[in-house]
Amino acid sequence: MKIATWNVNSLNVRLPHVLDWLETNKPDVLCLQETKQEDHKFPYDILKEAGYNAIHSGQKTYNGVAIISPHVIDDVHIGITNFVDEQKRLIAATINGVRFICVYIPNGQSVGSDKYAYKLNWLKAFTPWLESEISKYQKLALLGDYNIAPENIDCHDPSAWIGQVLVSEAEREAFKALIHLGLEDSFRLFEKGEGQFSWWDYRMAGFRRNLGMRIDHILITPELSKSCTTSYIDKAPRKLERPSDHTPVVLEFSI
DNA sequence: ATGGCTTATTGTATAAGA
Repeated sequence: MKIATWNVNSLNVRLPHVLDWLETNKPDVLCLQETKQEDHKFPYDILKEAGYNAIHSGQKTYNGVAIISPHVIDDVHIGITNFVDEQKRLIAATINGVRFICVYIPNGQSVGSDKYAYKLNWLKAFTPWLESEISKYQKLALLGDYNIAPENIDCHDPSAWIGQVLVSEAEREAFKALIHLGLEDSFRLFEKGEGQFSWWDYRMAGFRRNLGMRIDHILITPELSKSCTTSYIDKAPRKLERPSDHTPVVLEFSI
């Protein structure tokens, strides 16, 4: 299977890029974040014509998550159980015997802000829910925009960012709590080096200068990690005209 | 130098992203 996660920053704007990417890469599962559209505007028909099923949980203007696959999509679940939230940030489903959870973890805006508190609260509610999911599904992948750079090598300038949002200690501890559930950061099974990013600021020629962050991740259970064959960040869509500020992160495994 | 760009909105400036 080839699986991927991509924050598209408006599916309405990025649909041509997504369709091109599907045709070129033929993934078994593609998780999207920040679709920024209500469910009735989601392009189910266009994706179907391209050979893909899809599920979506969206809202106007903000957030919105989707899972796209050429295979049958079963047992769809939306949101964190026992956590009341208007914001559409989580959708899960089973495909070919693997449980996929697609998340758009809150950005947090700045350390100490209300949005930062919401981010930590969201993660506090999410972690035990994820633990119960892992107990149900041996083969599970958590894909999404985590809005957390887990290590200093995941940030282009740690000295400038340390303590700031995306990099703060509390956020990194929350990320580690996910790892402590038994998950592995699949990208680091293969790529150990620095300068590997999934997001670059639109400003300051961030992409050209590689001033980025690795904040989009695919965490997997041991049952999946033992069959992983490769993982990589596909920078091609970030080079297109009117790109998303994020680019796809891809993982392949032999199941 | 806390901005620089991009998106969406009953817009013509504001909020949000990261």
